[in-house]
Amino acid sequence: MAKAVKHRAIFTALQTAIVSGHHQPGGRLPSEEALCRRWHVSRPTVRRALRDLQHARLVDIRAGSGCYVCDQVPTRHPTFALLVASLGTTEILDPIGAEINRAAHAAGGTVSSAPLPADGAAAGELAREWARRGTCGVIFAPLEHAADRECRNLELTAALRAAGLAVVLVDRDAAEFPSRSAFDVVALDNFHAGYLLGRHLADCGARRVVFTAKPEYPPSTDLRLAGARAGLLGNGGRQLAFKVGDPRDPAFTVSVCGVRANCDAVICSNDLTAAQLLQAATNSGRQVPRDFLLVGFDDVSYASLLSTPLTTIHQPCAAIGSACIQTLLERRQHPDTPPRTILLTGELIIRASTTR
Amino acid sequence: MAKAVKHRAIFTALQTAIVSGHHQPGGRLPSEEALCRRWHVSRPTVRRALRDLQHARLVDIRAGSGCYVCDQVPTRHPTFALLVASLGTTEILDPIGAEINRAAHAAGGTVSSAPLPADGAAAGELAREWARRGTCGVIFAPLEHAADRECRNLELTAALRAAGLAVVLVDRDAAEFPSRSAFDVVALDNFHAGYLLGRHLADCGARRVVFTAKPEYPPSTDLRLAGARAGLLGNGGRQLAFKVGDPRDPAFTVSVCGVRANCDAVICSNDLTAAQLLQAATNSGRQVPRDFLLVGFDDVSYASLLSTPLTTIHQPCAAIGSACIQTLLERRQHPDTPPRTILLTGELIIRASTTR
DNA sequence: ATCATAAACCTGTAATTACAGGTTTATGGC
DNA sequence: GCCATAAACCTGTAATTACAGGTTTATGAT
Repeated sequence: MAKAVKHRAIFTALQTAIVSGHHQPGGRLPSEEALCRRWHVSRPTVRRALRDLQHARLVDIRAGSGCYVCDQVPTRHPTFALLVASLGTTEILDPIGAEINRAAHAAGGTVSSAPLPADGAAAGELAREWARRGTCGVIFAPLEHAADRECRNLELTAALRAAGLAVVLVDRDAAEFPSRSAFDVVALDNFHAGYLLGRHLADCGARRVVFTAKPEYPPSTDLRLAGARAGLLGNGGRQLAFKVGDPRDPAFTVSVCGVRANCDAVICSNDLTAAQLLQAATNSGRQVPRDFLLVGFDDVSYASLLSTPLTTIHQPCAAIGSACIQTLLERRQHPDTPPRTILLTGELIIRASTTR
Repeated sequence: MAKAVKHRAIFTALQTAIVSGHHQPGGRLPSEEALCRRWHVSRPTVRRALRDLQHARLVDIRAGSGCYVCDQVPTRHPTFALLVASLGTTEILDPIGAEINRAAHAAGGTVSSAPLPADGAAAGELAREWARRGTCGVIFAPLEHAADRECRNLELTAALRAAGLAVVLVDRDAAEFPSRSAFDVVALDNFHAGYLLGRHLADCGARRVVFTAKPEYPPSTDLRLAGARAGLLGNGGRQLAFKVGDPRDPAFTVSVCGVRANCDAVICSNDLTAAQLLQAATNSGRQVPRDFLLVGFDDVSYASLLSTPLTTIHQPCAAIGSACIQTLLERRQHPDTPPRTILLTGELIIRASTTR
């Protein structure tokens, strides 16, 4: 227990009464004299407590009128909401989510998570619930790998915005490139990452390279592809083909890296695709890196544990997490500045899949 | 003059004495009783002023010891330094600089500018001078169009960092792509801008397109090129050639858009290049948009005033300016988080040069 | 010279009193 | 019913007094 200091006791009591919602926002506190009687103290003592509350931006003291609770109570421990659409399918969002958690705690806050709302009505419900509980804002990883993803993503972000919540998108935009949603996006610099892989393959002597992605690939893949193209063709590579298909389909795998494909190296749009392609190729007698080089993106947990450890781009998860929290807090302060894209630089991790 | 309120007068007097450096950081203020005698007021009055100073984080009151000036005085009017290497050559930096000024004033600060230091020693001198005067940080537009630009840019940023100044780069990175300097970069989303132009030309029916840039083009041109390629080839365009040369050289102009070049449209890496190409083409009897379409980047002041008003990408100068100031203030708070690339979205401005 | 102690000094808390001045509301005239 | 006015109410400023308790420094013993 702290020292029994009267003005401090009054401050604390009023503070908890305010943050607990006992005094509703905009409501008037008892007059100074009333507080004097209630606490059996003198007016300067009450005033001291009230001025401290004012400096803490919890109350607004108006001369002649009274002491009013501030409309927006600055939460001492801000709560952030995390909404990840594709948990499980994009493994990289798990470590990013963990880093968002860590960054939130470093900022003195907490993160509450929620499953993806099924439809617009459920999204509105969830958004209003979060707003009601004084949530600072929402970090949303938009849905990918779904035909109606853009529609659902926009529906969801619209619901969040309608509830007055600040929103930061992580990993990709909610709108399809080249459209741009009205929200900040925090992501890996996909073009740069692609460039690093393209140049690396060119340095390894690759000439005929294939870039593969699964059907309904997200827009970030386009940036990875463009970067890979620039990095490859600008550094001695001759050819980059883009092939869409599922690596679990043998016909597709053969067309990409079969003997007759005459292909030096394969860039997969992410590590999962690369892992599946590696397995399929191994099963059909093709070896990495002997027969072709293989690279992925994201550096997921098992990238180094594959039968041939995978060269890939390490996502700066910690930097992404702290950028999310920081951008969200900033966006709360300045709701009207145009949306920003915040890119973090990935790191090329060279493993056996490109080491002959 | 404000109301003659004693505690406020004492607060103001002490505040100005502190920020002006009359009381040096860490130094002790006169005791409360001494201030009472000096101001002919009672102790509660003096205490009121001191507590307000404490809440303003200007002083630190230690029981039994005294009232000490805080080590780092939070500047009420932060000063930012603006260092633009290539004034005059890249016209777009003038409006961006103006918007940086505006954003700084909106944040209650001021901007001081300086000519580019000639060498490393002069840079170190300037950086130390800024640090001595309590400058918040430096917004630096790295040098472009010079053979030794990367060396000089890195020398300069190293000097700024050595002086302990926060640095934000505007328009482009100091290091050459795909290298990445250790500083935040605020810039147009060049890839996205290129994509918009490429898609627009494809929509206009262009098939064989040339992208031109002057020799020693900056790295942002690579991104514009990659974006244009993605936007063109992904939307019906067939061919994008990249040609480097000076549009004031007739031979180069003819090779780009002469009759025998068989070229649908020309993308210039910026509006100045486009304006010069337009003039050269007109002089040799080629007309825009009749004979070929022409687009640029930046939307400089005269883009709409050319003989054929120019389709281009409007740079979000205001958004870039406010992002610079905000990023600089943030970077001061968190000096150790990894560098970020903050991209703002440009807008396609369609004018006569692509309207048949 | 060193160390423990006490004095001097300084801030922390609190009650009391007094008056100035802004805000709200009730009152009363129209 | 409307409006001006005054009363009631509330906060703003300020002086005075009193004592508690932490910090620094000077003093004096060892």
